[in-house]
Amino acid sequence: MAAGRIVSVRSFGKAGFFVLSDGRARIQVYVRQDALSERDYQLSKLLDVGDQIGVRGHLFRTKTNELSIGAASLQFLAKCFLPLPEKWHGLQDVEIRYRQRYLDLIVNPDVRRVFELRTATVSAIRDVLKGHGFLEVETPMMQPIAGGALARPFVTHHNALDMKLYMRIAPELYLKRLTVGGVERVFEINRNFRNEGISTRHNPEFTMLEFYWAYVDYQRLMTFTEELLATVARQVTGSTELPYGEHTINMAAPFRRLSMRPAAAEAASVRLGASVSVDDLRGLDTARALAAKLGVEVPKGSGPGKITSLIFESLWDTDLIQPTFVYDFPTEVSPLSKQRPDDPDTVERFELYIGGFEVANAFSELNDPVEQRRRFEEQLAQHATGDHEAHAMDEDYVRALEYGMPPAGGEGVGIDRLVQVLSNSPSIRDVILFPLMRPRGDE
RNA sequence: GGGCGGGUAGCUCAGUGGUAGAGCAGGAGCCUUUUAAGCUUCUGGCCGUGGGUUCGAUCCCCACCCCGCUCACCA
Repeated sequence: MAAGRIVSVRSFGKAGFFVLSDGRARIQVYVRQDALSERDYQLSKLLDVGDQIGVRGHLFRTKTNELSIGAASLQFLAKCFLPLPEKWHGLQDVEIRYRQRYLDLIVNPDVRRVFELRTATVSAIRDVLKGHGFLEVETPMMQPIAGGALARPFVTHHNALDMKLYMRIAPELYLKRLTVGGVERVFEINRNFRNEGISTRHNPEFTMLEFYWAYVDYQRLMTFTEELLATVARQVTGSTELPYGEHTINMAAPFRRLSMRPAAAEAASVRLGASVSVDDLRGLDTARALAAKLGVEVPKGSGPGKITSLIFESLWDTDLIQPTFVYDFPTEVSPLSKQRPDDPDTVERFELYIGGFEVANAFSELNDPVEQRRRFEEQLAQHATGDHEAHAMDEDYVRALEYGMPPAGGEGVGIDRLVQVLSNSPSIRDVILFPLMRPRGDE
């Protein structure tokens, strides 16, 4: 007994073959007049590609050794009224593939595999985290203050309370409140929403893993991240060698490590053919001059830290194909990270790049309420100069820190982007079942 | 938002300033082990939308819509 959709028909007068798909596997069905009732035989002649049928019969191999069901009876289940895309070229038009994903799934078997891989990835991550004693939680998606990241939020309104609400841009501040509450290992895998551009690496809603781990710092997170990603890659793809476009990405530990300021200075030296020092990046005037020479646009009000990060991204970003930790960020661009004890202008933070884009962001969490308040105030000042992405003040979060938050390392991992790397998908839309599209007139 | 490319049959794609083409899909016919089955035959189109140039526009020009890539913003 089998049931599924007819994806191919080859018929010869009084006999024929159907290929039946259950969405994952395919099997051939052999029908012949003398093996079926007259009614089922007449039915078989009316069937089209796309119809859903059930088949009863015995398994056998044809003379070409194709495993087949010799049909003894047929059951008609559903009609496909609209013609399916062509069998050989499949469905190529990406607009239809994304807007009508069901067609994409019917016609292009690899699509199903990508989404199975996505689910396997999330399961593997959960297994690793649970194995380390992390508690999975859910925190608010709708927040009165959109905190935990620097991004523009979606705004909505609650009628009964007559209040402005934001779709969250990150769960960070809620998860850290939980560490204050004694949940020393905690994580969430869920959607974030950011009201920003759409590209091959950005969808307005995307899935993020965030985890917080009390009593470890960012160094420990680096080794843990190596272990996590290598394990996930092995479990999901069977290997730590991943084809990605023209490259082969090696997900085995250890990953490359680049300290941001020296790496930016070095690349700038090469680019300009003149010696650039880390100190040039630390001074406002020298950093500005350097950005100008490199053709890097600097928004008004940017300090040397912001300029350094912009210079780094313009010089390195897309070259970081192999997994690379970029670490030790300027404090100015990291309002929630803990400073290095030996250098208050630098925080214990890293971003992990794979395939030329950022996949993870992590730091030793700032748990000093006085310093946190000062950072928020600094952000408010930047907001006043027109930076829409500056972080808002969150009084309750500061109050939570005043109760004493254990030192902790925290990390966010972009699940969609990680799945892009694992599944060799050039666009984030290839790993999101229903990516956001502008509605058309008929929808 | 800027730049570049694209939009022709249900799907994959050709093509031309003068009545619009192929393959697959669909209809009819033949065929009882095929696997992109085969053969015969038929059907199928506001050539993205709206203006303009022209005797005539699917083609040339302008605007707009949608998609992709890319830059900017960001993860």
